[in-house]
Amino acid sequence: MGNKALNKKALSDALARRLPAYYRHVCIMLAEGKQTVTSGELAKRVGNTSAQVRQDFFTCGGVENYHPDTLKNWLSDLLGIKEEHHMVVVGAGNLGRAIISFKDFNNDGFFIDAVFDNNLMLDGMQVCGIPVLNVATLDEYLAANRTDIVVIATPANVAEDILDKAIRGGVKGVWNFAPVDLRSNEAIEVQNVHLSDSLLTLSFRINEKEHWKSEN
Amino acid sequence: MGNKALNKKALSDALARRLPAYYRHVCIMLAEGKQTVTSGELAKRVGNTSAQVRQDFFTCGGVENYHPDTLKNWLSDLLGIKEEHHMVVVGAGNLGRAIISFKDFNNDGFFIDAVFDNNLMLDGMQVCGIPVLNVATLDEYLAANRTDIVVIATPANVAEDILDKAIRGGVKGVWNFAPVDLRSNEAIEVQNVHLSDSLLTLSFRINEKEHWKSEN
DNA sequence: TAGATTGTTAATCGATTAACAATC
DNA sequence: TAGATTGTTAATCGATTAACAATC
Repeated sequence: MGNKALNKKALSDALARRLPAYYRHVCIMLAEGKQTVTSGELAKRVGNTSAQVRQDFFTCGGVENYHPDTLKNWLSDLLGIKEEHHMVVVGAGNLGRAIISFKDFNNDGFFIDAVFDNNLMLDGMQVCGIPVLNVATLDEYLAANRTDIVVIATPANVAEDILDKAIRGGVKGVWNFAPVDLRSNEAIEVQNVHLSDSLLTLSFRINEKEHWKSEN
Repeated sequence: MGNKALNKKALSDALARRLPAYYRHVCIMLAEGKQTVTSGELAKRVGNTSAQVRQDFFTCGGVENYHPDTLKNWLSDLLGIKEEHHMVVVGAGNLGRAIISFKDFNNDGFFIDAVFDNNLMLDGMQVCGIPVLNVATLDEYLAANRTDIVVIATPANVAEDILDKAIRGGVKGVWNFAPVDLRSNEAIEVQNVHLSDSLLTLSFRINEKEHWKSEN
């Protein structure tokens, strides 16, 4: 079942970012009861060209056929969401709480097992049904409980420290919301979210368009 | 003061995403009291090469000198954050509340003026100090109050509808957190965030690495 | 001055698009 | 069968990297 293409070298970031969109739209089409998906139809939905869809699928090793269930299954395999993912969230502030209660990803097998915070008042309480633990016990927790992903929802200045703990704890990935650029390495995969950056990019595009318009 | 480069054509997405990181790190270096920034030092911080930093700055029209204040100023201009941005959030659920209380972007001149929700129980109340209004009055509000950016923090099925209202209201940009791919057009700039997609990309990278390791 | 750094052009590299024979 | 769609290779396009004279 292993994909030969995966052995070569890491797929490009652009492609790695398109895969979830393919998955999302295939799920929608499946829910709509579509009997078949074409590269053209999928492309239209994700805002792509059919050539790119076919090329992407080819790069990822190819899929047997374009029935929505086959595709969904194949993409699930690729995205690694056939197995459950156990996560902990570090930081029980607004952002942490939003992530906890953001259950869009629950159906894909992601589970939040615990929340860690440095506010001892919260120790032993629950936030949105998830137990809050003292962040001082994170190392200990990770040693005792298989955890795949650590979500960092702390201020910037402690993010690096949490990353180190995650690495020591043998965690596979970090989903980082703190405004620092944590780096992936052989030990761990990191996905930085940077909400503010995304707002600034929007602002840049607005600004760009205005200059463009006024000077044409 | 207008940048010639901006007249040509829209800058690449890759570059548009790097600009906020440059800005963020220049601000940090300024706060650290650095007297000067070099393309090499900045590159190291953003995880880049010095050649790319110089090329990016060149593409954006060039900056006079590398003093941190000059750079910060120049980047602010580019990103359009010299002026205030007035925003409203649609959706007062967990995500909406998280965005409201996420004040990382306040210092860059972004202000949230109101929150809209379809839950009439909330009408007239406040969420994190921001007044909640009935979403049925959004059109009316946008007609009366200059608003630059609409933040969509609603379920997927109404996102398109809010986008239309934003366009009718003459808003410049939409920051979309609903899991649908809204598209930019001449009327409006859209930035889709897709938190779930980003988690799936992380999962993909973890999966990719595991296959890779085990088969080498 | 010498060493380092920049601005800018040219070369390289990789990603997207086009093309088209094979398949559905 | 004919038309549409795929898988795959080749061509194009654009972004990153390298190079280096000019400047700090």
